Amino acid sequence: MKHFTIKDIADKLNVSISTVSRAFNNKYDIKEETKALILKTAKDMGYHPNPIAKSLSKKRSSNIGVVVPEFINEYYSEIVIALQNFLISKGYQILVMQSDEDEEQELMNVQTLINNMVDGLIIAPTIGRKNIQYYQSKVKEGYPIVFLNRIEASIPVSKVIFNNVKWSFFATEHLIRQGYKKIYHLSGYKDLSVSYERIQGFKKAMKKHHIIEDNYKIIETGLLAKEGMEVIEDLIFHHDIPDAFFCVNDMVALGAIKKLKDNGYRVPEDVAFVGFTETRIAELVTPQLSSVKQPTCEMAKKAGEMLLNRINNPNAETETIVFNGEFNIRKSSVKDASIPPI
Amino acid sequence: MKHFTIKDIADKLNVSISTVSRAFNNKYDIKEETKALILKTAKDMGYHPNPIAKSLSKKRSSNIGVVVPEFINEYYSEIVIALQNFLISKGYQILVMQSDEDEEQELMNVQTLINNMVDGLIIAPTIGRKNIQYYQSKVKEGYPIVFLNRIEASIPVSKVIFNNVKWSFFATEHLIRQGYKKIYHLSGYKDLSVSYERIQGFKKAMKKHHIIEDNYKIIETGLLAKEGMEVIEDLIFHHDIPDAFFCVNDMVALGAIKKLKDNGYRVPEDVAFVGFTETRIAELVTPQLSSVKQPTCEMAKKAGEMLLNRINNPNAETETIVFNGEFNIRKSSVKDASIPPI
DNA sequence: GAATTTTTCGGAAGCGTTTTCGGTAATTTT
DNA sequence: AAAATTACCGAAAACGCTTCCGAAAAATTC
Repeated sequence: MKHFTIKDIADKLNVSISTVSRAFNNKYDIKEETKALILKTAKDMGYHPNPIAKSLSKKRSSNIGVVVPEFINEYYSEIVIALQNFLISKGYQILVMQSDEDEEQELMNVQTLINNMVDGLIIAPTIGRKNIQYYQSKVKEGYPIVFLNRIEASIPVSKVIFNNVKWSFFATEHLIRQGYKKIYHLSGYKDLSVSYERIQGFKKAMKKHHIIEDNYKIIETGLLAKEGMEVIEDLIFHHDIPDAFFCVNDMVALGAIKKLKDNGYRVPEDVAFVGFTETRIAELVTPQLSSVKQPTCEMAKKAGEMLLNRINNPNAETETIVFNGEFNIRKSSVKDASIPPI
Repeated sequence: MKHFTIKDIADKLNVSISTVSRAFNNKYDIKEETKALILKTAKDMGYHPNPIAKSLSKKRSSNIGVVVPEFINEYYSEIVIALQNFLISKGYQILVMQSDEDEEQELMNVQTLINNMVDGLIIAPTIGRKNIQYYQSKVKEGYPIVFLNRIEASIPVSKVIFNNVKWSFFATEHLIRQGYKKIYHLSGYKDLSVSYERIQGFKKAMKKHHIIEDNYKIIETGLLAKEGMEVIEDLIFHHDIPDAFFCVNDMVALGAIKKLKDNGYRVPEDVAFVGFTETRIAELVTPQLSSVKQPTCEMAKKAGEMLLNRINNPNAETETIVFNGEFNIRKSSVKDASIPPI
């Protein structure tokens, strides 16, 4: 069983290759019967068009490039799955690459994808000097790009983001209302847009409730459980354990919780916790973890829609869509069930 | 800044395109100086070769197709990351698709990838009637394929698998040695090769220790926490809770544990647990979850190596490599610390 | 029934590479 | 110094498809 080409079909039916091509791209200038005949024999022969040749000729690939920082943390897995489902339904394939939180790697990924003629890019960027410039030049050339979740304000592309300030504020305020006096925020990388925004929300809540700087702290961490653990080790060493932690994500929270438990602290009796970007395990652990849930799939789908819109309509205005989520309050942050949570 | 081609360089330097091509593919029949000159001006112009055109011409793409059932469950995320790291270092890109445990979807994925001229495929298959035939025909044509983790014995390709029987046996025997009398196995889908093998290991341990059929059960489940929870609901309803559970993976275990805790059971005092395919959260939850750890990255890398070997050496013998792991015993399965665990 | 329009199709160029073949020019051999 | 190699390079075909242009055939108009 060899690989057939358009020419094999043409030869077999004594038509030209242009006619065969027309049959597949249902053009108007072909007789219905010949089209049907061609399609049928092609199917019988087991012919599949060669997307590579098609890409070369059409100068577009029907592929969408997706660049995420990682997909070990559930969140981007969900993003990728949702993107894939949506874009396949629209006739696109996605090529996924991960930058590993490294801007140079990200730049290479994007270049590889562009060289492979992806028709557009959806990126959750790890921003740095070099790639800002690169993105700006690509956008100026008219390359369709959408930023998802993380953004860089100076780049004029459509963006899909979560309202981090607002929900971070809610989560923090919840802890304050529960009566926790000393609250620390494990913030993730400070130069990440999502971390920055969550810090803003955190500070806003502190300000509103007139909590003085002695009674809160913002501690930069990574995004992994390990890094939550390391912070706690450090805090224990300095005898500096607050009443509650608000964490940049669930994994950091879980790491921190584990380390505290190992050292005899009880959660939430001694120390309360709130996570963010809720994962499936939030309700599986003990105590169940309060967390802010993001509409991950909807955000991904929206990003896909915006990109396709941009591809089909090159001079559409860029827009920024801000999603809201929900705050799921669970045992890890509830001191007294009689207090209204928010 | 437009997109330059090989021809632009040729024109600029007054050489032919063949010479430029030779410069990039460092062929022998080109003068060192002209080669250097071409490479330099190409770099200055910001030229990138077009991989699509290259693929069409060379009839190979330097892309490897990867098909996994899902990557929401950490395991395949790790696989994908490890494959990507390895294959990129060897000059390949990977195209990842997920079959969602659906054999038809998987077939479509594989066909899409083959049409896109991937040079080879690494598959963790969801086996069914249709795709067995398809794989067999592709293998017969000489298409390079490696099966990873899951396999179908009847298809003559190289395979990388984990020794599920052995480590399932160890895990089960550990529970028996700890003195648990009634042990249930939540097995995953029975027609999955990994589940089948783990069931074999489980039964082997039962047999060795002369545990009669009344005192164990094999219950088919899915692979998600939700499905672990459902099983427990059912068992509680029938007042049929054993002393210990051995689960097909950590998520099923965590789901089951949660449901039991919700119903007042203590883990491990009332019911003990062992998971499989250890995830990062195994040591973050309370109680920490005993689990069998697989050398995921090594397995992925090996699969990559075998595939490249097969690509570069078409008539190499197929081989099957069986990996071993480690059994990490934690609180969730330890009744009495004085008993030797295994 | 001739003129015009419409339908349908083939030829050929083009997409950006690689690669074969052949031909100079330079070098080595005698 | 003529002959034989060797080093280097250009022309052109090929990869499998799309698309433009023009032409033949069919249908329509007058």
